[in-house]
Amino acid sequence: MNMIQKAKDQVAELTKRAYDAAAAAGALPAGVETPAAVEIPKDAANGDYTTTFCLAAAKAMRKSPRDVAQLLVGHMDLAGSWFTGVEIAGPGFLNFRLGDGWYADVLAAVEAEGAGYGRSDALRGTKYMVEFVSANPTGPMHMGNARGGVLGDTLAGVLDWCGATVEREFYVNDAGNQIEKFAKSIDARYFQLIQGEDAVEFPEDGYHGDDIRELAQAFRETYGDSYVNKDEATRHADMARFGLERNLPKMKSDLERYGIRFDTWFRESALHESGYVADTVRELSDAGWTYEKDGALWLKTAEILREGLVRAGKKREDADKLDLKDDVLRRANGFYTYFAADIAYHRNKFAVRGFDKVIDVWGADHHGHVARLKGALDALGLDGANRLDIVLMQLVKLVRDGEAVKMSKRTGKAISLSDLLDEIPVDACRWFFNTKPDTQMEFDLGLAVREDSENPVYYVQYAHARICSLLKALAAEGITVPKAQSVDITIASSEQERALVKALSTFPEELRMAARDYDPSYVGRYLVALSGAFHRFYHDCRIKGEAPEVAAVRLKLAEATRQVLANGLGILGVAAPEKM
RNA sequence: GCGCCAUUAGCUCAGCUGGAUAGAGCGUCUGGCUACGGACCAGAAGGCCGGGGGUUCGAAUCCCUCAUGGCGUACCA
Repeated sequence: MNMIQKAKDQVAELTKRAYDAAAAAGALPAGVETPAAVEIPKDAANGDYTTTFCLAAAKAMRKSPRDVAQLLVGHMDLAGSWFTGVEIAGPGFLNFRLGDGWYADVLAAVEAEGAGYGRSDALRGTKYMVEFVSANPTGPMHMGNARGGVLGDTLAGVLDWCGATVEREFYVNDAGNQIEKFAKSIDARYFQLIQGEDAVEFPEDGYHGDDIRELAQAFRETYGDSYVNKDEATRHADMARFGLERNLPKMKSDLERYGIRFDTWFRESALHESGYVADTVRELSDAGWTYEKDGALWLKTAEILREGLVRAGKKREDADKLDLKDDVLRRANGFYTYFAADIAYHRNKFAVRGFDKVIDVWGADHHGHVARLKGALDALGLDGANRLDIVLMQLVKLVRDGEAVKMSKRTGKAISLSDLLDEIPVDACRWFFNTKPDTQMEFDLGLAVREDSENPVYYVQYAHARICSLLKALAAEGITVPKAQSVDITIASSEQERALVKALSTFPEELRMAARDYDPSYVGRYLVALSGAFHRFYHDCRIKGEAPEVAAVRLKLAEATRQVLANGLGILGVAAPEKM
């Protein structure tokens, strides 16, 4: 249960009723429709909940905010609510104070929902796809994939907790130009193995990494020198297939080690082979959105985007001023572009597989493609503007000992995901990358390795482990966690105890906001805050040796905290250890 | 040139879509268990919220403008 939303609703309702009563009594003018905005003050001294209604509505009522507040308090009836007090503060805030019943209800909710506490129905009935990582299968995954992996996986988890049906998908780019480069690179290394390094020139734009040499070596071990006499097309096709068959399982296992498992590995080649790309382009042509020029087939991207902007309310003359370009769908050589395949791919997500919402996690270097892809889907009548959301993630700048490390796959010097996991524990890694997507981040390898007890992830895990050992120690004495019903919350009246219950109460709300903003970093920040509240509580409020009823309610608090920490860490894919 | 994203404490970042004295962690300094785990807790110092305009009861938050940085602007993917 989302206790925050309910409490806010109550405050708004109480305020509304007080206003209606005051208006009915003639004390305030009737008919003012200002909604009562409810907030949680930063400082608990300003109440547990507050509304700015009086500030916002004062003008329409032709009274000072404080006078309005005075009248509302006079007509306020708190009976039946969680609140036991209301007071006027500052320029005209109405500050509400929660009673013991609310605190008891929070503990009861955590107990009743247990491992599911935090879940909601907010997105029930909506079918989501989160597509992420989708790294080129031509080489190892890099730091950007490490970040994108955490963001996508955690975001999918957050949506799931909010009640959505969620599928995780990896788009395998096993077609097109880069696969051709991949094949050429293996081919060149293969011939170098047989005829010597100097006898064969390596393609300028090929992949220079050692992984390509290893693939060529493996290919030779499997097929010997027999491919020397085969034609180029056969060699390339077979080598690309061979390379992918070895790379993809490796990617899969690296990702699993990272705690990520995809529901679907969707192959781009399937879209080409089935004719779906051609069919999609034909759809666009039939609708009049394409034209031929210089032997290529173009999409009228500029026109589509202008129309979209005008529909969204932009002035026609301003839209006309924008510097927009059309895009090629089918090249003069007859091959479809990546863009054409991408349109087909996203059409498939909506039209064939029936997702209501699709979220793509992309590197920020692809931001230029967002508008045109959405526009193309709009042109297909699939409402890309509203159903496709792109989460842009700023690239990770990799640094080692203060010096920038290049991430290019082609230099062969990039730090791969598996290298990273060799150096840094998965928990720390997943925690570290769970940041707001649109901030640029610097990853200092030297620093990350040194991060042990200073890392916030250990602060959170420590809180969990601490509670586990406490429970164990008490269990050894025959003391078990009591039922929420049987503890007396009024005893737990210290600032630390109240703050801890409040922290427990906000978990569902944090998840709701994370889903709303597509920003799973809420979860990590929340867990740090909850852990802090627990450590402060634990430091000041002893359990062992206290009077039985005091120990009981505190023990209940500790156990509820453990549950919520475990739930949150689970969403992040970080372990909740019983001891460290 | 045009476009997207950023700019908050020495460093890494929050700031609940406009609210009360701008908050955490790290780092620095000072304290705290004969105690259920000291991987913890308490306190201090540290800020023209990049600059300048505007909108209103009220702006770190919204609008305009400038500056700085990152990234785009392919018949590449």
